[in-house]
Amino acid sequence: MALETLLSNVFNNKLSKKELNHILLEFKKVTFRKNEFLLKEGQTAKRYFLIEEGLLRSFAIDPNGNDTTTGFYSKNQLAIDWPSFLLQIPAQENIQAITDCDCWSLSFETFQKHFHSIESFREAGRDRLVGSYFSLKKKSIAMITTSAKDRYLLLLKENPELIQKASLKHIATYLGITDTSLSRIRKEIDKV
Amino acid sequence: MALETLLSNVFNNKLSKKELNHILLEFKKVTFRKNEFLLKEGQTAKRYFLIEEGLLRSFAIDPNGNDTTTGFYSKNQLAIDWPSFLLQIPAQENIQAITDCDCWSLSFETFQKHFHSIESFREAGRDRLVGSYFSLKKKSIAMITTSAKDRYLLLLKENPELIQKASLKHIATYLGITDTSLSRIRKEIDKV
DNA sequence: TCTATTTCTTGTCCTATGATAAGAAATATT
DNA sequence: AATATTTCTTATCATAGGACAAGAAATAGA
Repeated sequence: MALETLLSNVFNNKLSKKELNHILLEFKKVTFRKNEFLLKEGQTAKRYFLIEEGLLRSFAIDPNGNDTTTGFYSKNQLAIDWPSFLLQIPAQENIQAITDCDCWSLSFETFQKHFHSIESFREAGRDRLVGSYFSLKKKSIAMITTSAKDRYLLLLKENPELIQKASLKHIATYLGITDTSLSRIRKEIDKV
Repeated sequence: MALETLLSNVFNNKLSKKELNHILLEFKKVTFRKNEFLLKEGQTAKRYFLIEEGLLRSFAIDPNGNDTTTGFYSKNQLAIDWPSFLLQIPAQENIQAITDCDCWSLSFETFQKHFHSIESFREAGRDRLVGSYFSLKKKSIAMITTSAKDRYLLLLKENPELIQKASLKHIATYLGITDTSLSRIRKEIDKV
């Protein structure tokens, strides 16, 4: 079953076969159509989503109504707003499907139960969270130390599918620039 | 004892009196002189530090030798490189004392022992980590959506002591601008 | 106390990116 | 297929902030 491979990936092979089979049953298959929301600002995340197929993005709306893409998520990744899920507080961002998606979802209650009873489950969960923290910090340093063009090139190298699937606008706000500006950058890159 | 208050703060009052007294004994008092390093890039963080008094900063050096301040830490906060501490991998940043500091430190082994045996300890730890993640995300969105001047004003509001204690240069790299530019921003603010 | 070093300010000039707008291309809707 | 909507490109003009440099002020070291 696909979920089994997916889960051993996500949990970094930290779970035993027995543990894996145990938690496997608690995941619920969910699909989302393009543009559908998995989580809306203001809602408390009741479940998280493990992505089997598809592309999603998270974004926040600032007081002036500007939409900032905070992340892209695809195959083998978790679509989750960590603060909302773990602290059970209203989310400050949205998660939306960019393409049709197949996901497996787990409820907070089940997560919590396993987190407190299975050592390897909580190690794996902690590793995931600290991994997200790490990526965010690297992105945040790159925002300061590298040019928009270099950030774009790096993003594409790490995530080539974005070119075809995500809109220029979404990629631009992820990079912290305007769509106009990203269009110029693309032109300049093509020139070479 | 000061440590007791400090700990109940840091652990968000999630620990019972008994648990608190239990872990209290495992903290070791450490002091750092101004400019001393608590952690250097490349080292694996063996301990984390709870700050009783003083100010610290973390910073990363990029390939061109530019120093970027990634955070300031003071009273009641944790001075920790989460990825290095939790994953026990070499740190990609440094933590250095800006003023003389009094800290209480806990080893990774002890942390790990309590994390796996005391439910409230691991909840509190998880909350701390997700709290750091949350702040980082907010900072990272602000880097995109607000001007350097506004980021500066916000930082000062949240952390007024920085003006007297941290250098212009360190504050500037934290805000993602040059010291020259921050100096101009200060001038403009004073004008009003 | 004197000197050296570091930190901060200010000036000039420059560049990456923003704001706005208009048209082209692509996609969605009927 | 025709039309409406969204996405992308391009142009013009404006500006925040960078690079560099020189001097002033503050701090640390001798």
